[in-house]
Amino acid sequence: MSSPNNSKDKNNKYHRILEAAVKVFARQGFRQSTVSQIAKEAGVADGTIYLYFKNKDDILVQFFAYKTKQVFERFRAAVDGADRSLDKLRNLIRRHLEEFQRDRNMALVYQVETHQNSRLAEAQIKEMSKMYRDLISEIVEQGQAEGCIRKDLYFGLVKHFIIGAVDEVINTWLHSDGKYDLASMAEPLVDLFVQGIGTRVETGKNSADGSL
Amino acid sequence: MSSPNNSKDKNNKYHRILEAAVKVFARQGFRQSTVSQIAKEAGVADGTIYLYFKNKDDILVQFFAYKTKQVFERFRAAVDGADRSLDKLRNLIRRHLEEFQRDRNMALVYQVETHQNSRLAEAQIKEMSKMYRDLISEIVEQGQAEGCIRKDLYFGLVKHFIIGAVDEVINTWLHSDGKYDLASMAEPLVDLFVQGIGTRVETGKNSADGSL
Amino acid sequence: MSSPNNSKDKNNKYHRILEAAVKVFARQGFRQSTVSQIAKEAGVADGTIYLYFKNKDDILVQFFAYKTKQVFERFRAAVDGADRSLDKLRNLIRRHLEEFQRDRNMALVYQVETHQNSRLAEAQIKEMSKMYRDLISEIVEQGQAEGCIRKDLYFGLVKHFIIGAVDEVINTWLHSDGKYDLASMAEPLVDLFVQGIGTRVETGKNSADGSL
Amino acid sequence: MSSPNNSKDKNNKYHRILEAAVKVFARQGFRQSTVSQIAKEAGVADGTIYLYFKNKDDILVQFFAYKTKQVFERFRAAVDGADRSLDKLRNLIRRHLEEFQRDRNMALVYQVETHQNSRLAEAQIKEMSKMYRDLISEIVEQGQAEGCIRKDLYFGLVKHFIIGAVDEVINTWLHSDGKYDLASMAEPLVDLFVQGIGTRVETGKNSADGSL
DNA sequence: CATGAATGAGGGTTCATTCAT
DNA sequence: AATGAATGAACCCTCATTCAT
Repeated sequence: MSSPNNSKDKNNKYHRILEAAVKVFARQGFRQSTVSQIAKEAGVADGTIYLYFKNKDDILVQFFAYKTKQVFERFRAAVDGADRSLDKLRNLIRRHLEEFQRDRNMALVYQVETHQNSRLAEAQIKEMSKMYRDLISEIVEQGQAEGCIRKDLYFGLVKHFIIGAVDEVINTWLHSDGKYDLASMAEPLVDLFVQGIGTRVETGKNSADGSL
Repeated sequence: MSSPNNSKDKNNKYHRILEAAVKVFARQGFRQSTVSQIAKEAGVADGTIYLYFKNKDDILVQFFAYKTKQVFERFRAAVDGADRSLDKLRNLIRRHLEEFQRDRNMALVYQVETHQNSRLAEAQIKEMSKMYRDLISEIVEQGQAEGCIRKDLYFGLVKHFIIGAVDEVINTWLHSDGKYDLASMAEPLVDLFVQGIGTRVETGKNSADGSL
Repeated sequence: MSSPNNSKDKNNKYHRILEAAVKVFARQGFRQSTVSQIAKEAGVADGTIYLYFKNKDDILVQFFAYKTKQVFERFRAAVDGADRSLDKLRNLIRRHLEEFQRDRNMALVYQVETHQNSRLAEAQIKEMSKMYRDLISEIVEQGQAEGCIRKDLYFGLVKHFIIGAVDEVINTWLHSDGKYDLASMAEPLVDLFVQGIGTRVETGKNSADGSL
Repeated sequence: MSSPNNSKDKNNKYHRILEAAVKVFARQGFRQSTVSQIAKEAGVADGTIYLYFKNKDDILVQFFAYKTKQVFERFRAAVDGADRSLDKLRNLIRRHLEEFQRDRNMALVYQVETHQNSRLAEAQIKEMSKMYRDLISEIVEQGQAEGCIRKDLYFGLVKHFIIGAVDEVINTWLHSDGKYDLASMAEPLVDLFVQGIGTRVETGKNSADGSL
C-alpha cells in the first residue's frame, strides 16, 4: 500500500490496462476485442500494453490469475464466517452473487471464458473451479456430520448441481441487464438446494429409497 | 418444394455444410473457425458456402434455427410421453442429456455460444431457452396441482435452478472428454431437484416455514 | 511447356511475384523490403503473395532453389562444352560472368544473401556453393592429369582462391553500376589464375621450392 | 581533449557501446539487432545510446570509421615492415588474416556489411577499400620495377583478384566456425597469387604470348 | 450451380526514438 | 549525464467475401 511511487505508478498502469481490458472484453468478448481498443480505453499507446503483458492472451491469463486469488479469498472468508454448514453454504452463495454483482465486467468475462472450449486461462479457471468445488465438498461433509445433509448423495453431482444453478442465475441476471438485485437470490437458492422442489407429503421412507 | 433430386441435392449440400460447420465449430469455436475449413470439411469450394448462407455468421444462426426446432420437438415428445409431473420432468431431463450425449459437436457449440455475450444466434437461443423454460413451467404447475411440488416457490428461480444444473452437468461431461454415461445422470439429478440435499429429520412444519 | 492454361497462369503469377521480389530485394535488400512493395511491383494484392509463398522468407528460399538449378545447369553445360581443363575453366568463368551480367537483380541478391550470417536460403546456398566447388575440383584434377596444372596445390584453398576472385570481380562490377562489360573479364582472370602475377624469370627450380 | 575522468568516462562508454554493438551485430546482423540488445550488452540504458550516437545507423558508421583507421594503420605498418615487394605482399596478407582472426566479431560485421547493396557505412567502406587497393597498387608497381611481377597485367583486375581471394578465404573461415588457423593461409595464398595454378613446363616465351 | 484464385482491410506485435525525471 | 517508460508508425500475415470462369 505504499511502495515508493514508481511501484505505484507501475501498478497503476498495469491495473489500468487490466481494468480497461476487462471492460472491453465484457463488451465484445476476448477474441473480438483488439489490443488497440484496450489501449485506447486505458489511455495508453498500443505498444505500452506490451510493457506489462507478454501478449494479448496474457492479459486474460493475468486477469484470471488476479481475480482467482482475490475472489477466492473472499469466498473462503465468507465460509469461515459461519459455524453451521447450511449457514456456510448460504454465506458462500450470497458472497458469490454479491461479488459478481459488484463487478459486472468481471462477471461477464468470467461467464464467457469459462465456457469456451479452447480456454486461454485454462489453468487459472481449473484452479478456481477446484477451489470452489472443494469449498462445497467441505460444507457438504460437515453438513452430513451434523446430520442436516443427506448421506445418500452422489458427491460429484451435488457440486455441479449447486455450481450450475448459481452460474445460471448469474448468467440470467447478466443477460437481463442486471436490473434486479442478484444477491437477494441467495436465500431462495439455498432453500431450493436444501429442500428441493418436492413436497414433504411423502414419508421419510421415500427419501430412503432415493433414486441413486 | 421437391423437384426430384435438385431439391435433395440442395438439401444434401446445405446440410453437409451445416454438419461440417458444427464439427469445425466444436473443435475450435466459432470465431476461430474459418470458412475454408468448413468448406474443406464439407467437401465443397469456399464460394459454395455463400450460395447457401448469407455469410459466416449465418451458418451459426441457421444451425441454431435448425437444431432448435429439431431438439425442441424431441423434448416436447419426451414430456408428452408421461402423465405425472415428476415423470415428465424425468423424461425431459433424460432426453436432454441423451440428445446432447448423442451429438457431442452440437453440445459443444451450444454450450459455448449460449454463453457468449455477443451472441450471433441471439434470437434462436432466446427462443429455445424460452421453450425450455415453458416446458418446465408447465411441469411445475402440473406438479403443484398434483400436490407433489411445493407451492411456495420463486417461479423464475426454479427454472434457472433446473436449467443451470443440467447445463453444468453437461458441461462437466464435455470437458471430461465424455468418458462416462451422461444420460445416467438424469435420475440422480431429478432426485436432487425434488428432494434437495437436506435431510427430512425436520417435520413437515419445517418445510412450511421454509427459508423463503 | 503446355500444361492447360491454369498452370500457365499460375506459373505466370508465381514467376511474376518471384521476379518482382528479386527486383525489390536487389534495390533494398531482403529485410528492408516489405511484402507490400513486392505485391505492388508484381501488380497483385498483398494477400496473393501468400497463395504462392508460405511467408516472406519463403520467397527468398524459392528464388534460390529456382536459380540454383537453372544457373548450375548452365555452368555444367559450359564446362562440358570444352575438352581441355583450362578451356573448361575459361568457359565456366565466362559463363558465370555472363549469367550474372545478364541478370543483374539476381546477381545483387545473390551477392548480398550469400554473405549474410543468418542466411535464410542456407541450404540452397550451400548446395550451390558445393556444386561450384565440385566443378572446379573436377577441372583442377583433370588439369593435373593433363600436366598443365601444378600438383603441389593446397586443394581447398584453390577453390576459394578462384571463387573469391570471381565473386569480387562481380561485386565490383555491381557497385560500379555495371557500366563496363563484365564477361570480358573472363580471359584476364583465368590468365591470372593460371600464370599468377609473378614473372617467369625464375628458373624451374624456383617453382619447385614454392612456398607451400 | 583530456579533462581527467570526464573524457575518459565518455570514451569508456562510447567504446563500450561500440564493442557491445559489434558483438551483437556479429551475432544477428545489423538490421536484426535492436538498440535495446546493444544497450543491455553494453550495460547502459537504451536512451544513453543516443547521447553518443545520432541513431542506430550511426553506430555502424562510427564503427567502420573507427576500425578503418585502426586496421589500416596496421596494414600500413605491415607493408612498411619489408623491403621487397613480394615480402610486402606477404606481410600485408598475413596481417590482414591475423587481424580478422583476432577480432572475429569485427570480421563478421565487416564481411556482411561490405556486401550489402544499401550500405550504411558506404563512405567508410569505400575509403577502406581504396586504401587497401592503393597498398596493393604500390606493391605491384614496386614489384614490376623490381622485375618480379609481370608487366602485362590488367591493373584494376589484379587488385580485385587479390582482395577477392583473401575475402573469400576469410569468409570460409568464418563460416567454418573458425576452427583452423586462418593466418597460416597467408603463405599458400601468396604463392597462388604469384605463381598461379599453372605449371611452368611452358618456356618463358609462353608467358609472353599469354592469354591476355 | 459450383469453383477457388484473388482481394485488401484489419489485427497483433516490434522497436527506434523521445523526454520527463 | 543517464535513465527507461512510453510512444506509435510500420510490418507480416489471416481470412471473409467476391467474381470471372
